[in-house]
Amino acid sequence: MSDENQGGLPKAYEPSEVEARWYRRWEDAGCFKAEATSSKPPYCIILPPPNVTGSLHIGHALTATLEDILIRWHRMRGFNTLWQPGVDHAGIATQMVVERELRKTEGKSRHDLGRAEFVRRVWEWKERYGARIKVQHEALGASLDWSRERFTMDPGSSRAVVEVFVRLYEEGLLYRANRLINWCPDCQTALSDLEVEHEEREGSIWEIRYRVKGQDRFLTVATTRPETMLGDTAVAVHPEDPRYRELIGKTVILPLLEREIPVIADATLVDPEFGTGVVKVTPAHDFNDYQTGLRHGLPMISILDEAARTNEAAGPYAGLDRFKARERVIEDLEERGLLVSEKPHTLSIGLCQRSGTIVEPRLSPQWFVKIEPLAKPAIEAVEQGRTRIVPDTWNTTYFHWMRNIQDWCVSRQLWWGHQIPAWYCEACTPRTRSGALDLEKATPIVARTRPESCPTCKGSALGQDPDVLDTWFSSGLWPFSTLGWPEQTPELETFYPTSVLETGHDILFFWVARMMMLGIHFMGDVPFRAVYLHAMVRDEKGEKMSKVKGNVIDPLDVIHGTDAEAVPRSLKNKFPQGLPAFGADALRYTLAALAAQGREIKLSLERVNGYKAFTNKLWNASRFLLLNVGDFHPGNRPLRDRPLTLADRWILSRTERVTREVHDALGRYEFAEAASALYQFTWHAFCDWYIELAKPPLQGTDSERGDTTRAVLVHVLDRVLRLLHPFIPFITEEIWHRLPGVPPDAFLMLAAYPQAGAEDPAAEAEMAPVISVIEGIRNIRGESNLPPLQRIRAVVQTDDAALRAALERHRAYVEPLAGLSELMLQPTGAPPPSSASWVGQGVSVYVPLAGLLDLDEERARLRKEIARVESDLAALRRKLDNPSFVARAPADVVEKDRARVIELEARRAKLLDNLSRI
RNA sequence: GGGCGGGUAGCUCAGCGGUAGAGCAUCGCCCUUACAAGGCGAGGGUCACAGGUUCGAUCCCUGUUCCGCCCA
Repeated sequence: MSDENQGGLPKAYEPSEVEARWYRRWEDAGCFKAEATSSKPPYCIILPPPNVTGSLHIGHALTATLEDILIRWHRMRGFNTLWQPGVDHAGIATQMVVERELRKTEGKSRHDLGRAEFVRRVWEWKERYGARIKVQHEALGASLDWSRERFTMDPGSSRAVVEVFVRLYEEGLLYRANRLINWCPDCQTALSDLEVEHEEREGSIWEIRYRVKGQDRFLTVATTRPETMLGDTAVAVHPEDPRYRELIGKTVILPLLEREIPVIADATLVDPEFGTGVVKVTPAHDFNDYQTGLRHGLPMISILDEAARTNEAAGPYAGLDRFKARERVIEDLEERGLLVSEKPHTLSIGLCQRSGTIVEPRLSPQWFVKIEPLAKPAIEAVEQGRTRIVPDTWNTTYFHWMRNIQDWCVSRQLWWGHQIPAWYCEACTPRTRSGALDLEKATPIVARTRPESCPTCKGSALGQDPDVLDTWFSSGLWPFSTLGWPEQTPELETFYPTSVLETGHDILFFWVARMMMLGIHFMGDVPFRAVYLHAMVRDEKGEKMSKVKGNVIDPLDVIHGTDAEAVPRSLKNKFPQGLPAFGADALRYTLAALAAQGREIKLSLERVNGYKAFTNKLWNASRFLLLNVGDFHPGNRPLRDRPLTLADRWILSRTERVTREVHDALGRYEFAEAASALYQFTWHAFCDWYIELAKPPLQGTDSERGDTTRAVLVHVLDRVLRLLHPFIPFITEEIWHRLPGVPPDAFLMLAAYPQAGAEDPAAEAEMAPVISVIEGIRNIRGESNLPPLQRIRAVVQTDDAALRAALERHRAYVEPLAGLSELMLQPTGAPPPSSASWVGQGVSVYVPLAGLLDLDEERARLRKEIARVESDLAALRRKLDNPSFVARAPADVVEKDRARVIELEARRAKLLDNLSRI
């Protein structure tokens, strides 16, 4: 057996080799597959469908990791587990990507191709790149049931979309209306309120004079968008404002266009304290003005077209870009002496989430979902706890949004998406001047399939509504459309409501709220029992990852490593040679460990590297163990029938404890806590202590003792591997198969998850002073810079006879772990001459260092320790001297403090004694 | 303008009424046949600031301040 290959395992863990092997084997064996019907309890998570055009980023990796932990945990606990994969067609995003590509490679626009051909190209694109997401999930070890993979535009989803659209229409919850909506002039489509991002920007505010008709008086209005004055249909003042009261009902002349518009009184729109107290009203270009227009029955004049260029309503200013029009309007106003001032002003502007273009309010016919009747039951479901949001701080946000919700604009003027199942009669529908169907005035025929004829005129020439639906409309149906709805499938029966919806808090409104509303409405029950919202992943400086900043980290790069060129710009300094292959397990453990319930996660690769070290530690501990277990097979003999030592009992007790901690933590979605408990146990209990304590019996001559140790080692490692499997599936599966007695066709991922058994407090209590004395001796060794290999003598003094007896019993633990040639146990008395000392609870440890002891250093060390003890004592005494503390604090707290004072006093006395004897 | 988070060791973050924790980084001694991606030891914190509640506050309340996010 070569040095490199002891125990049949290479010396260092190589994740890439191991990870590549297991995913395929799991999938081929059908380990990921859910049963449509089963006697086992169901557990189901619907994976938030990533955008089909995209590639997974670290946020997706976090989603996949946390969900896979929950899924694997439940699968191992015997649940019929479904983790439903799928991808989203991502309307605007995908269309934009393909359009950009088309422009780059062929120099064409989508209009050059025509709708049918363009859509065909998008499907082609989807086929080409859609598979990338699966590859990335495989690399992460995500145990998704790929046999059920879905797409938001596959026939099943499309059927669900049409069904929901038609039913909502029939129920009066979906309607078409000509309304002011958010419009992106770049994407040339309507947007929902949520797709508009608000940003503060430095701009200007202009004051403009409007002349009162038939008088020599002017009204001065303030505006941040002077070009919209071309569409003004009124000027408003506050009804109570004495400055303007007599002008209400009069008429002013709109400058430049010389249109006559009324002066109206409106208490909602006008704040008399702000600016001049006079506001221009442009109902077709501002949301507040739109409401005002409705209240007063004002005409609504659109002056911009779909590309935000001025139209014929702008008169002499027609045909200009909106910003050019602004310049021209200002110039002309100035020339006519109607511009009073221009001042710098900070304003909040709306930007298109996708293109970043300034959004333009636009009057246009769109489809809306009447949201209030849907929102109400969704609010109640959370209030009643039928769906629980974790962490519950998000309840407030959810309620606040749901209670102030506006109707949802669901139509988009795109080509890629679910085309709206509504048709217009070519014969009945009025025409515009250009001869096209006037969709503003059209009466839609909503149907599941293309109608044969117009119900009004019986004509058969019908055109389908060209618009498509908001992408979130189809993803809002995801929890039931993926399970087969509108068919009544066994899957729907088994898995709806799903168990938990896990996603980032950024899509609470976009997605979670809509699934809640639509799920309750169409299924009669909530779509999921719990919602777990994870934090946003940032780079190590806390900045959002973006392509522009060059700080995007691709999970695959972390897993597989990169060459020098592929390192993200922000990491070039730290990894000039390229990223090392950290492995999926290390990445997963990092993400789980960072998934505390805050709002952001700053990912640093140093942290990933730390968990890579952890996987290596586990690997090497297993290597040691397997080497020493050799041909031994624990057989069926239960551990409790073997002669267990204190160390055995101690590690078994700790094993039960960590098992319980992991269960409790995962049950509360506290991934970080579970990961930390397992890390501490594996490394600092099992490896640092038990394996070290196991070495003598393994190498000794007592074969019964040796075999018991082997049996305990195998038991604990088996337990650790099972407990760790949901977090780090690859390495645990690999090691597990090398344990004695594991059948070659078994899988750890399908093995039973451990249940916590009884802990052994007596063993832990007996072990504590043994560990403490070893640490005391090591402390002296470290402080005195004694090399680990140098055997030393130690004297341990204690007046506690039971403790002395215990240390005597376990001298075989103390001697090797503290590197002793001899351990002497004595009652408290004079310390050996020229000794370094350490004082613990009820024990003193001395290491004679004749000729080696630096007396000054030792004195300084003792004085420092004494000072520390005295400061603790002083604080405790102050507390106990306070009569109200003694009277009012719980008795056990007071008792604990009193005991501690006694203990500290003893320690102080011993330290002083030791100091005086040097 | 409204709402929600956060400010704890050099860095990244736990803890959230009863003696301040982890990982990484730092310092010292060690290539001890599982692991130098390691072992052993050590140092390092008026828990943003100011009040209040309490026997006791990093933790609860109020205010201030800085940072971040969401909504209008």
